[in-house]
Amino acid sequence: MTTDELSLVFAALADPTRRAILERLARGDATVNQLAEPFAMSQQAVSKHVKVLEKARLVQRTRAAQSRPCALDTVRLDAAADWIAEHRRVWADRYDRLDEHLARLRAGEETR
Amino acid sequence: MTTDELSLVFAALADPTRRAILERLARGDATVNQLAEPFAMSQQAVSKHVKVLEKARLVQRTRAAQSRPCALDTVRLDAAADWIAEHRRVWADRYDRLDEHLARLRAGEETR
DNA sequence: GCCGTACACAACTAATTGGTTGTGAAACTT
DNA sequence: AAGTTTCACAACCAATTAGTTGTGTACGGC
Repeated sequence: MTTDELSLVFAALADPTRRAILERLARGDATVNQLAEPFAMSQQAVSKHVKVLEKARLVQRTRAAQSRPCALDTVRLDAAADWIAEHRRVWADRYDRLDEHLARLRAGEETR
Repeated sequence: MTTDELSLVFAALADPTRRAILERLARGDATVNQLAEPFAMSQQAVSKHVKVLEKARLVQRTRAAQSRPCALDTVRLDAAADWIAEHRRVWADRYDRLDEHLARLRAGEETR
């Protein structure tokens, strides 16, 4: 995944309405109107949010008669979690090395 | 962590410059000027990015003479990863249930 | 063929974001 | 005491975002 794509994913996740939409979709596919129902917001506004999620490839849409149901796509969600985990790991390594260093220092003191 | 705090974290992660800053900090603490060095951007612009990261509580700052070194704070990073993992889990459960359902259907067909 | 449902496009507005330059303050160096 | 380094505040600007209303279109039911 490119840097830009990752930015799109995090930006999409940065809005409470969009996260609520994803939570709803995690429980099952839904149409835009179904998604809009719980929000004090126009159908068009929700449609825009869905489009943001679509561009970030967090949701996929299909055709079913006049409705276009939304479905969660977790591939990018995993990639975002991976980015965090990866950099979390580097950070952890750094402190592991610090621990080793301190351990070596302590060992040195003991044999002095 | 509140919804607003989570939004701040994801919004902070949505910028490539800020992610690069976090990557740099994962390898060790740094001052604003050190962070600014690789970027074609003013020191003030980087200072603003750091402030965004600070508000999201992804970095902590300390005092050391006239410099104010930045350090990574991974607590919120973990929380963000947890949010993704949690909703990833709900989605996975849904498909596990679907699998079970399909398995039951298949079993029914076999005994018919 | 006409009506309702489900949705999206366009135009507008207000607020936010990401950058700039200019400046000033705090703390160390000499 | 004067100069340097490190950093942040303020004012400004352009672009983007998050919402609105109004309108149009595609599809299925009657």
